[in-house]
Amino acid sequence: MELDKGKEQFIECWTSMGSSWGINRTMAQIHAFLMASSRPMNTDEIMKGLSISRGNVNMNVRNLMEWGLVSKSTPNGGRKEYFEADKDVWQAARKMINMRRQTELEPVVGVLKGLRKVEGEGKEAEEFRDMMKSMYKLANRTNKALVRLEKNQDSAVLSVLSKMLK
Amino acid sequence: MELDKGKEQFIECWTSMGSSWGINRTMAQIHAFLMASSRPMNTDEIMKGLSISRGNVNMNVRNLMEWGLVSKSTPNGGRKEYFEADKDVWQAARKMINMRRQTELEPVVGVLKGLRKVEGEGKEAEEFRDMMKSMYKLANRTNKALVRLEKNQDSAVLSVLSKMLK
DNA sequence: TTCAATTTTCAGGAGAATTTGAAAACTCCA
DNA sequence: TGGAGTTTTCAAATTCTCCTGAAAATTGAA
Repeated sequence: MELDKGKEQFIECWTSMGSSWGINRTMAQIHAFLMASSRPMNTDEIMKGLSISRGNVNMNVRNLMEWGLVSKSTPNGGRKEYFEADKDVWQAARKMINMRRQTELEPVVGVLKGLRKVEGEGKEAEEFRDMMKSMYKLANRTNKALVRLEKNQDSAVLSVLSKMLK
Repeated sequence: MELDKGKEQFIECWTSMGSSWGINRTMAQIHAFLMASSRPMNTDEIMKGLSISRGNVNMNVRNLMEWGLVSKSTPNGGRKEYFEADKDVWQAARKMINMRRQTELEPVVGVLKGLRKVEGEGKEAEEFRDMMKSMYKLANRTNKALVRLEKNQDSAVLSVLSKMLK
């Protein structure tokens, strides 16, 4: 397969994965596009490359910067902004994991923590509390494991992990 | 907090988490509803409990069964079907992880594997191949780790994991 | 076989999320 | 300061996904 076809396939693949994980379609597209580019790209190049509007590029590129996956620069002292993806895949994965851990897992842990203590006497209440306890335990452990993962700079951590889980 | 309020909050929490992870809103709702119920529920009870239509219940309950998270029974020899969630939280988590690993991660691993070998000579092609190589490595390792996770019956695996990632 | 209870299907509707494009705002240089 | 180049905003349009509800199919009992 040729390079251009390869890039196209990569973008498509990354995009479809992103959308099934609740990540905005265009955001995934732009991220893949920048990951696959060998140099920083400006807004017009992204618009042309992916056939999307200026407003759309602007909004999603800003999101990607918030996630820390993309950075902006203005070479030649000009005003034109160029965008570049962090090419360290492991680093990028860690950022995505951490972003979602914070916004989505952590609040759940908090809610479950409270729900373990719900009032009531009978078998039904007892069972509910038990369920909340085991959910809390799982969510909390997962959260902690992901925090550790985030702090760890070494990508070898995954191979360690897979050895442990034999 | 009282039991009923607690169940409500749990359903809401589970639902919102589900939807940010690309899981159908109603599917998450029904799953939470059944997790929080102390006995199997029939279609009418689910409809009433969550204020959703019959068709919607039917479709999503079948999905949940496909995922292996919910099972059906017909007590009293009648035709009426009752649905019940698997109450083992760890088991349920493993099923969800595995389902998505198969349908979403595995195909990506395959694509990346091929893209490592994209044709072309210059620096650009070289860089692209390198990127695909490291992505493949990460995706493949993650996939393998998740397979091991799925095979492991013991929920203690997460505490092991968190000790490892110190 | 017939009938009533129940489940399943699916076309159309509703609502949510995304995208566009043009106007407004901003910024730097001459 | 004026103006061209560039970014940002946002209301409206579009697209997508999900849900409804009634009709059709299925099932078990009599």
